[in-house]
Amino acid sequence: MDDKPANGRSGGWKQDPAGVRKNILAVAMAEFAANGLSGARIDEIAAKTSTSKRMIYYYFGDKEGLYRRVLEEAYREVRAGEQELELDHVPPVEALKLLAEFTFDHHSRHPDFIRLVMIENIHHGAYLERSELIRPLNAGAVQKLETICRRGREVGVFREDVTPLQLHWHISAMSFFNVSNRTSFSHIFGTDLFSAGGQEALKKQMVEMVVGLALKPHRRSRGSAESRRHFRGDTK
Amino acid sequence: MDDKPANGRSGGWKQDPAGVRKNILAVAMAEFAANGLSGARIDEIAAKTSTSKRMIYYYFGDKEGLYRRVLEEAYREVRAGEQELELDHVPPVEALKLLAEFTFDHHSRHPDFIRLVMIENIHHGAYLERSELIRPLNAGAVQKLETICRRGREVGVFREDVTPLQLHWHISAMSFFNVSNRTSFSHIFGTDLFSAGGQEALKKQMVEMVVGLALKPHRRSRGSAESRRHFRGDTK
DNA sequence: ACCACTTTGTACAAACCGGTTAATTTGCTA
DNA sequence: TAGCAAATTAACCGGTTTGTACAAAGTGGT
Repeated sequence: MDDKPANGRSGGWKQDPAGVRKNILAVAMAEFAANGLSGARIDEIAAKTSTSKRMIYYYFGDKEGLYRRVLEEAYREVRAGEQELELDHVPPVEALKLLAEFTFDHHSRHPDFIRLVMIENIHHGAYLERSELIRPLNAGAVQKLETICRRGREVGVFREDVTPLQLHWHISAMSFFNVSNRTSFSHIFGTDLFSAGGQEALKKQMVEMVVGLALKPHRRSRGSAESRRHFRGDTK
Repeated sequence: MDDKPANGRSGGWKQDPAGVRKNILAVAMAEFAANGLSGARIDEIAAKTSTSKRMIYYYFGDKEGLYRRVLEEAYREVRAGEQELELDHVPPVEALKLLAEFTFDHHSRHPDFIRLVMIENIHHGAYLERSELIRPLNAGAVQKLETICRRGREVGVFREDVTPLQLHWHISAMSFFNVSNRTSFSHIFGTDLFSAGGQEALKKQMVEMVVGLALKPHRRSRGSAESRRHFRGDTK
C-alpha cells in the first residue's frame, strides 16, 4: 500500500544497548522518585532520555517492569555504599555511634532512594515483595548492630532489654524522617533544622539518644526524684 | 427531539449540602490516602459516595480542589484531637512524657493522615503550599512544647541547648516513621515490633530517649570513661 | 408563589497515556 | 557481501479518565 516508506531521516546512530539501558534507568529513577509510580509518565521519561519510548518497552517490558528494575537498582547502589563501613575493630559504643552517624548521613545523601521507599510504603510494598534483592540489604544493617550489641553486652555496658532490631528502628526512624518529611516540615517550621548547623545538631542529638538508650542506666549521684523515675521507665 | 424527558425517577430526596460534602470528603480521603493523588480515580470516589460524580465537581471544582480540601480536612481533624491534650497542670517532665506518648498513639490511630502527609512530601508539598490553613495548625503542636520547655528550664531540669522544635522533630520522626514505614519494615524484619507488646516497648523507649535528651545531663557516679564521653557528645 | 440553591442522570468530548505496529538501520559473521 | 538478529525510530491505537453539556426537577426559605 505504501509505496513511499517515508522513514525517519536516515541519520546515523550507534548501537549501545548497555548505555541505553543505563540512561533509561537513571532517568526513570529520578522520575519515579519525583512523581511516584502512577504519577510518573512514560512519555515524560522517554522525553528525558536520549532515546525513545519504544526502547523502554523493548528493554523493560512495561511500566511496572521498569519500576521494579529501578527499585532494585536503587537498593543495589545504596547497599554498595553501606558495605564500606567497617566497625569490627572499634569498641562497641564507638561503633554504635559511628553506625548511627553513618546512617544519618547516608540517607541524607540518597534522597531519591528514600523517596522510592516512601512510594513503596504507599503502595503497601506490593513490588518489594517480588524482589528478593531487598531483604538482605536491610538485614545487613541489623547484622552489624547485632555484632555491636553482643560485644557491648560482653563488656557489660549495654542493656540486655534493648534489641538490635529496636535500635535499628530508632536510628532508621530519625535518619529516614529527616529526609522523607523535609518538605512539609520546612514549609511549616522553616528551614533552620536543615541548615548545615541544624543538621549537625540533629545528628548529634540522635546519636546521643540512641547511645543513651543502648547503654546501661547508671545510678545518678544527684538529680530530682522525678527525673530519675522517668529514666527507669516505670510509670504505673 | 425528545418528547419524553425521561428524567430520573421523581423519588423524594432531602437537601443536605453539608452532609453530601462531608460524605464526599470522607470517601475521597480514604481513596487519596490509599492510592495517592494521581492513583485515585474520580469515578471510583464517586461510586463509593452516596451521591454522584456530578456533585463532586459541583462542590469541589476539580480533582485538585478536592484533594486540597481533603488535605485541609485531614489536618484539621488530627489537630483537633491534639488540642484535647491538657498539660498545663502537669509538671514539665511528666508533660513532655505525656505529649510524646500521645503523639505516638495519635499517629498510630490516624494512618490515613500519615499517608496523606507522605503523599504530600512526594509531591514536594505543592498543595500544602497553597493552603494557609495548615501552617497555623502545626504551629500549635510546637507551642505546647515551647510551654513545656520554658517551664522545665525555669525549674532547672531541662537543658538550654535543646529547642522545642528539635524535640518536636524527634518525637514526630519516631511516631511518624512507626506508621509510615510499617509495611516495608515488617516485610523485611517480621511483625514483632508491631505486636501490642512490641509497640508498647518502642513507645516506652522513644519516650525515654526524648526525655533523656531534654533533661540536663547528670554527673554519673560510676560508669566507663568511654560511655561518659559519648554522653557529652564531644567526638573530635 | 417565587427563586436560588441543590440534586439527579446521562451522554459525551477531549485529553491523556500505556502500549503496539511496522519499517529501517546497524553491525556481526559466515 | 549477503544474510540476519539485535537495536532503533516514528507513527499510531484504543482504553481510560477527567471534566462538561444538557436537561430536568425537587427543596426550602421568604
